[in-house]
Amino acid sequence: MNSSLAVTTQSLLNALLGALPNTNAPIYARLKSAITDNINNGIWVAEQRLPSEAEMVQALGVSRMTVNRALRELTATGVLHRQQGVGTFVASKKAHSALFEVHDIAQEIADRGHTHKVEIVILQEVKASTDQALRLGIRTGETIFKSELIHFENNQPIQLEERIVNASLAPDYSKQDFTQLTPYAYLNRVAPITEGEHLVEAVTTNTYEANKLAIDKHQACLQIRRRTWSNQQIVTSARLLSPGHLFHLFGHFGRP
Amino acid sequence: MNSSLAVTTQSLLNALLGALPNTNAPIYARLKSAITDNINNGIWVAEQRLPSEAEMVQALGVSRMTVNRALRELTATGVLHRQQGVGTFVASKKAHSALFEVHDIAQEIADRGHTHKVEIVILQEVKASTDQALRLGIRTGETIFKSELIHFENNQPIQLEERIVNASLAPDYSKQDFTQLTPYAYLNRVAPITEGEHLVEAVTTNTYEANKLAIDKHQACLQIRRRTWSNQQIVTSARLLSPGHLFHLFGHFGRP
DNA sequence: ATTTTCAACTTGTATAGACAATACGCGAAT
DNA sequence: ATTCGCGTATTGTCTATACAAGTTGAAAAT
Repeated sequence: MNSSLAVTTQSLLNALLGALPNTNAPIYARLKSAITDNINNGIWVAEQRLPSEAEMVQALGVSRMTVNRALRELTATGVLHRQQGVGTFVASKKAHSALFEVHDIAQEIADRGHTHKVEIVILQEVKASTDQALRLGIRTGETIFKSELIHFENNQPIQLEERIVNASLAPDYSKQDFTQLTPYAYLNRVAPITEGEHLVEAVTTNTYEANKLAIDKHQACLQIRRRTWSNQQIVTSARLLSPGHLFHLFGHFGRP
Repeated sequence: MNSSLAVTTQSLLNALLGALPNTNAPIYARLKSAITDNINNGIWVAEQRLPSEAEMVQALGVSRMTVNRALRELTATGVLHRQQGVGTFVASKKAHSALFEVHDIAQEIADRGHTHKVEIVILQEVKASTDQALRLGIRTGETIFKSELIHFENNQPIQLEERIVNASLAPDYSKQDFTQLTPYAYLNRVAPITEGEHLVEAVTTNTYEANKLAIDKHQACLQIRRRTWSNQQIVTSARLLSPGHLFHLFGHFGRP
């Protein structure tokens, strides 16, 4: 055999054995922990090949399915990548994906123990303009709903919500009482959200918006454009505008 | 037995069998697909209990480990939740987690086929103020590095980067040439990022910042405060300021 | 009526073995 | 020299079984 390669493999296995925590956690979990530790500590570097499942089975004295589960789960979370017939490798991250939890604004305010109130400015049925049809993935002239709401936190305006809705997916939209149930919650009930996209920008408002939000015209605002899908169809497209000093997004990643 | 309950369970199993795709994908994958389809189509509703593993094994004629894998993976992605001794339930999403990919700004600009340039305004070693020490999780007066950079895209200023760095984790920070390798990339090499947090806000700039970014003082800016950890220790805390009309965040969720 | 015990059911983990699918290098055939 | 085929190594999936651990409800004991 190739002795230098054998030595390298053996040192990897030794590093693995050394990093195995002594807890009473399940074997597959301890193995995952040992592998991520070795990567985080720089002992195993990006694109380096890990010992094969068979070698780990031999070294650890456990079943192959257990080793396989640990490696499979680390692959699912992007720590490793594997190729059938070739081997398992340390993944080299090109980007860090940060998770931002997007809540219903009413829920978020309630969680802070504050009172939530809604003012309905517009709620009407209209025919889709070319631009609106494009945003909803339908044809120009089809029926849509259009709504404009202002959300208040403790009687202070915190978000201007401008929304168009695909009428074929939520035909009773205009009959709802949005002072009781927010559009987000209602739509998620009649057409469960399966996908979505967000575009976050910093903008300044026009006079109308500044007036509605009771802010100075030069105050920076966080604008979120959100589109949501339900089974491949676009349900709604919303523009959420919030004063920068009252609203922010918090995201995190890691903690494996 | 309770006949009404038995009928319900049977109807769930029938819905499952009906939703099984006819592809040649692995069994566990087809089972996952059938379950998510039933949930997305509203046939199975939030908090509803699924048939037990044993019942699925019986109905599908497959091994329990295969059923278990499908249910376990759907639990990991938040579609289901399970409790040992009780059962498996459709998870009711309280929030949608949107993924925002956070790239190195230089990489992002390069991906767009544009030229990236950096101007170094400040790069010095200082003693941490109380506030700075708090942000880095160290003691006041310990050595830190402080840097201020301006990133240009096609010679237009696009981001002001203000950063403090834990000197004990990156002792050679001030010796680097950041016109070649960005602080983000350098720090990720000497102290691999294991965790991070982001705070996204819309702000207006002061005269100094507006001048550096070559924008009007009333132009809205997107401000990202980012802190990153390497093995439980805070490596760096950065404030990234970008003109709202030039920079945005894009996030998505779904596509299972 | 209350408490205790226990059996049944559920999910969680682990094993040993089997076969399939993919990749790769080496030797044989051309 | 080039191509082809084949064996080997590797990961991917699936099965059957076993035992552990948590929950629940009903029977039994008090």
